[in-house]
Amino acid sequence: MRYKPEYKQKKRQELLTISGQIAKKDGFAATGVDGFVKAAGVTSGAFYSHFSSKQELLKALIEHELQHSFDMWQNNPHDNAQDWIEFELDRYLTPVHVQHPEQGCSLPTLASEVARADQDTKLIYETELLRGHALFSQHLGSEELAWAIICQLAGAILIARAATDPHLQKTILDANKMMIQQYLDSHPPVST
Amino acid sequence: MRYKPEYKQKKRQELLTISGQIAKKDGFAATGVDGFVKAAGVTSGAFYSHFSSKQELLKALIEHELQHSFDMWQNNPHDNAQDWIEFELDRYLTPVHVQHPEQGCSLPTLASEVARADQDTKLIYETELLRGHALFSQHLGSEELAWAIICQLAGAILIARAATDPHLQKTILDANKMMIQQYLDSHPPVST
DNA sequence: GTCTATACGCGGATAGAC
DNA sequence: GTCTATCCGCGTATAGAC
Repeated sequence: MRYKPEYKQKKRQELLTISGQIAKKDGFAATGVDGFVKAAGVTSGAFYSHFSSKQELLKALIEHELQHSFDMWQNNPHDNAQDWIEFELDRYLTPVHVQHPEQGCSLPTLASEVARADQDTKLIYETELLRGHALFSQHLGSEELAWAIICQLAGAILIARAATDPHLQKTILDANKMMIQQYLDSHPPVST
Repeated sequence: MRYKPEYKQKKRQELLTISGQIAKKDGFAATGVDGFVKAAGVTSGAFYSHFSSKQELLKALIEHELQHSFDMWQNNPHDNAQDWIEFELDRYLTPVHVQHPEQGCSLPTLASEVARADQDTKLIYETELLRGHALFSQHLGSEELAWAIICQLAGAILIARAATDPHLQKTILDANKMMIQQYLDSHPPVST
């Protein structure tokens, strides 16, 4: 055997990571299999030994990306509810996040592609999204507020990215941050 | 001349309307020119007499779609700020809107495509978005709040659409609506 | 397990008839 | 102004060598 047993698994992770960046930047549907594999330094033959189709890559991609987001949220160092959410707002609603989709959250970029995908893909998205929601709920003490903030964060990046003017992008980010902060000031969260 | 002078203009409007529905449902990049023109009952030859490229269609589409949204917001019958926004929330955050992207707002579906398009397209998006924002600002008495609510509305539809479970979709919509209403209760808008 | 080569259809866009 | 026919490149996916 010319390849070590763990090589394939390692290459799969590499494919997922790099494909994720490209899909978030250029769009999953708009990128060909060749675009994904060339960036990972392999060929289409290798691709189909990892994934039975391009569709299967999307499923794996969504799972991988959302798990990564979950890990980031979980690594938030703050315990206090106010500090916890403030940290997430500062991390998410930044010009860097607007300008570098390939390094950012998959929700603003890939949710619309998942919305057009098959049931299987949506189910994986749903499962991982619910894990993230549970984490937000736990810290915010409210399931409703958790959904609202998740949607607002993704929406802010989505809307800001389609604009060209960096000042306008910043205005949009700051407005969203301010609204959430004002809400939390008058409806203080009680983490559970 | 075998065609009446106003025929071309009428056909252009028809192309814009039908292409808009398809782009919102299946994605602009994912749909071929043939897909657009067949739905409008013409051929690719006719298409290129209206638009010099597929890119040009996207620009016209964004303008057309956002102008349509603007018209809807302007036709909101309420004067009072609270009633005005309540009407918009009820109209936007519905399961029907989640399940029928082809009839809905273009922001949740097309903003990610605009984000990947050229400067020209983004500028048109920006111009029309600012008109909508001005209208929201006028009614809400706050430019920041206007941005926050626009982003939250689009984000809620975006996130809900990628889920499969209709109950979960409804939960997400209701949570966003509730959060906005609670915000407005403690920070009453003063329309200008 | 991954490579090269290739099958085959659909992508955007153009030419010329009417 | 629109149609039919067509060019050509890129799309997904597969076959067979190594």
